[in-house]
Amino acid sequence: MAATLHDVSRLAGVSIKTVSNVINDYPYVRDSTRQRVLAAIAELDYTPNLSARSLRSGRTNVISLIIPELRNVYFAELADSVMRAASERGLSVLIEQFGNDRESELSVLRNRSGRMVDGILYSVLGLDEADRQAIAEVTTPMVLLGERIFNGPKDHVTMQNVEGSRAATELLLDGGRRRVVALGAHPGEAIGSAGLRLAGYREALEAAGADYDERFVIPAGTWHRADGARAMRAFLETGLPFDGVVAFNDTLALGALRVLQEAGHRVPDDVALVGFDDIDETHYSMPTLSTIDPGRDEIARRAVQLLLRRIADPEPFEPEEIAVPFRVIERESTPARLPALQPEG
Amino acid sequence: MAATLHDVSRLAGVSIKTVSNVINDYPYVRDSTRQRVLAAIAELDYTPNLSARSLRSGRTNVISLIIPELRNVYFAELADSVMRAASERGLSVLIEQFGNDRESELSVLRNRSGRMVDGILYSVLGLDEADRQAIAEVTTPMVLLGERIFNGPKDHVTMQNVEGSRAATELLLDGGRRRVVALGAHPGEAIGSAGLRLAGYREALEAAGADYDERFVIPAGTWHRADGARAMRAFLETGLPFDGVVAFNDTLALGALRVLQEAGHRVPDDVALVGFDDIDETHYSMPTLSTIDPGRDEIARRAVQLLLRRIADPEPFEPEEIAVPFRVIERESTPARLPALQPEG
DNA sequence: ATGAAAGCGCTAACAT
DNA sequence: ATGTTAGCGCTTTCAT
Repeated sequence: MAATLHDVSRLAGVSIKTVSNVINDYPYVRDSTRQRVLAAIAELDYTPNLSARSLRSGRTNVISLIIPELRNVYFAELADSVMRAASERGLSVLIEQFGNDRESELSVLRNRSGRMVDGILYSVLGLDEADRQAIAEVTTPMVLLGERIFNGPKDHVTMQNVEGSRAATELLLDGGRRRVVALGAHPGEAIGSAGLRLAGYREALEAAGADYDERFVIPAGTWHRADGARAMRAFLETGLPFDGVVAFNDTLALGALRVLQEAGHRVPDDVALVGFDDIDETHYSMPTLSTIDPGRDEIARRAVQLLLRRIADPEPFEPEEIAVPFRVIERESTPARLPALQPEG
Repeated sequence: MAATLHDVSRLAGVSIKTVSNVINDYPYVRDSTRQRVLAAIAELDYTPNLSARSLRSGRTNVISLIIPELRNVYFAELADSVMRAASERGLSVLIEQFGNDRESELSVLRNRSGRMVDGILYSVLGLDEADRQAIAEVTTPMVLLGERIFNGPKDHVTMQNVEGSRAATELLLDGGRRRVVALGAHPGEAIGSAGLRLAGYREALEAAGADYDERFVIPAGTWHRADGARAMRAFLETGLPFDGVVAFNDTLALGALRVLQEAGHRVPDDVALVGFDDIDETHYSMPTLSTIDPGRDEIARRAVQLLLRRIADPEPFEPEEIAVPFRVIERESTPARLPALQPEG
């Protein structure tokens, strides 16, 4: 049986209040008393019962991170960033995966609200406007990650999906490419990453005076490597000529890279390729992959900070909307740009 | 303020015991009463306070998974497997990362023992015989993952490191390779994955009558992609002729692959390459990577099962040692083996 | 500087 | 089939 405050106080010959004071670094404890208490704690190998502490204080110092799945490298790296940011603030992280279907996403959202956590970081995947209600109803403090939900009912830390994707597309257009394939679209979707990144792609085309052609937009329901390979193969079968590929994330891009090379297309000579996310692997693929660094660490840091404020602040305040800066990372899969080569120049 | 059992019981006009009975699916509740209680629960949007429940019952239904880092794809996939296995048994998973140094590994191990969890799954990385005491002292039910610690003081579910690595090496030797580089050694280490996989490599060489040459064993402290690239480059600089590479994990292999190709070595024609872990990416590299599937899902399933037994069983029982089966996965980075081509044949 | 005592919300004996 | 009650171990007034 584990030792309790009472055991310690008995052994040290003080009241439990004094032991509690020592544990919680209450300053007004005589030094000799403190020593006696510490000795008793060490002897009994006492550790506070966190369930009791939580019950009493109403705080658990645990937050949950709700993501689609850890197998997806992007989310593993996000989880890593979140755990580091959380750990700096003394928080532990309970990860919940919901897979890739909307049903379980909703059910995780509903069930976990009461889950012994102080707050929730939730990386929205499949929900949209229609589910705003479900999101608004969550009473546990919650911060949304990674997507943009307009006028969202909750705090929200996002990457710049549209701007990043536009910059990625411009990387190809500025290099003189004109027939650029977009990989990973979700037809009909407006406010998820797929919709936003498609919007950025279109913006870039328009700004460059290039035509938007639906045949160059290839859907991919999920964004695994295999989906990228499949989507690329599907496009190749159309026989349409092309000279660039914007993939909506890095794993799609890496799956496509494989298929391009098998089919004899040289990257970047014949086809320039750019991804999105800047996962570790993009440094080591052959060729290395140009991509967009969405600012994951910054997203994690800001999200944890915002969540803590939301947990601590009894006064409700207006939901905040934070978009962190992104960076364009040029590597071997896109040819070097000439500094001043603008389409209209 | 969140509703409590008392609020519900008052609204439903029953005692809190009855409400508790309904929540815990106690069968002997009149149906009309149950309906009344359920209605009250719905109206008040009641969810049980899990801290109180834990305090009372002594169970949290949370286990922690202690791993080096999620950024490492192997551990992300392991975490995914563990979370699925845990979720099937009604458990949530609190992940703790300790990075790559022995100090923080020990400190996580010590501190988290009291962390409001029913049990711990701990993927040992840097500890060895000298730390057996620290491991034995953990009082929370704990199951070790992934390494072999002989006569371990705790339950242990492991992959077959020696046998798997031997099989990987034999894949090259059977293909006629004789000058096989080993990548990722930890000099002096005996009981970690690096030591065990090196032992498997040596066993295979001996069995095939090939010489063991220390110059062909390249150390790599951590096993990231960059380390594989660095180690491969270091070996290439020796100028020694070689025709095969056994990497002690897949990311090392993929980093090495990149360097080999840059240096003009064709894989598998000039150099055959095999990894270990069967991470998702090995299906999509160019060429695809032959590897060892260590049986992650099975490891996770058995570990959770064993941990639950350890948590439930008041009688201490002998620590179990479980080694799950592995599979050799032949892909493009090793040439097809001729069925009966044995070295002595 | 330290002690006494109440109570957080729940489960599980024990009653009836 | 349902009600009463005693804690689980801690923090937190309120005393002294």
